[in-house]
Amino acid sequence: MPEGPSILILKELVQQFKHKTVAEATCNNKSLDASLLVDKRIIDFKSWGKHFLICFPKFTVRIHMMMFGTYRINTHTAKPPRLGLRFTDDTELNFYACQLQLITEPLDKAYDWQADIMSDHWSSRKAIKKMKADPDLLVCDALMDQHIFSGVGNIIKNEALFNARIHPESLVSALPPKKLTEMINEAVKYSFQFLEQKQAGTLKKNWKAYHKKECPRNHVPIIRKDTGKSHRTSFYCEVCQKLYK
DNA sequence: GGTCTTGTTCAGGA
DNA sequence: ATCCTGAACAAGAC
Repeated sequence: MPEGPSILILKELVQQFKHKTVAEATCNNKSLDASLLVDKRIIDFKSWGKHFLICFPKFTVRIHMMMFGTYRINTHTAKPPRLGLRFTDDTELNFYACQLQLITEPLDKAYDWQADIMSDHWSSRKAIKKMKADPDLLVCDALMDQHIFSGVGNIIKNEALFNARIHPESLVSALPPKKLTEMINEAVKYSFQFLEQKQAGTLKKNWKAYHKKECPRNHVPIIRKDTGKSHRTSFYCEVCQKLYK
């Protein structure tokens, strides 16, 4: 479910609930007092990277799908939802296996919109500035850092690095400026391709490195390795993805 | 049926 | 204090 583009799809699908009033709310753990939502009206849905935000007049409910989160619209599963919302017209919206958090401060204070890679407010310049603050930063960790590239997950990381021909263990500080810009541009570009391909049901078949056996450019084996401080798996071609160090 | 994983936080040890 | 590791959580795909 996660990665930024999937949250944009969710946001699109729930537009039907905008301006509706919650008639009944349940939460199957202690992370949120669901009674706070009853009789409250949803004024908007927003997102920040992988965060999905349900905005009420005086607070926002933050939903993070983590690895396995799911949702059901106007239906439900056998298990009680982490967050279940029923509206006054008997429609329903249910979230499972997700992390909930109540945000009471203004959203502009809680979020740096310029860090959201798929937002209109995205700023490459600011991302570069953040990356330059750490001279030992590897590109694989930089792309996975939600404060720098909010919305990027392991799939986007691997595909963007493949497209930019950059080895995941390259040092950000060793990349020529044009190459760093190229990496960022590929991350943004692939994020929007991810969105289109996911909607078309063609996401997996378009992967060039992620979970692939061989490089589509030269047919040498794709390397699979635990990389960086984040210890997330990278998939890359040793031949066409250059290691900058 | 076992393994893997589109993610993050936190406790505890070095 | 700081860095690092493993645990915890949770569920569908293969």
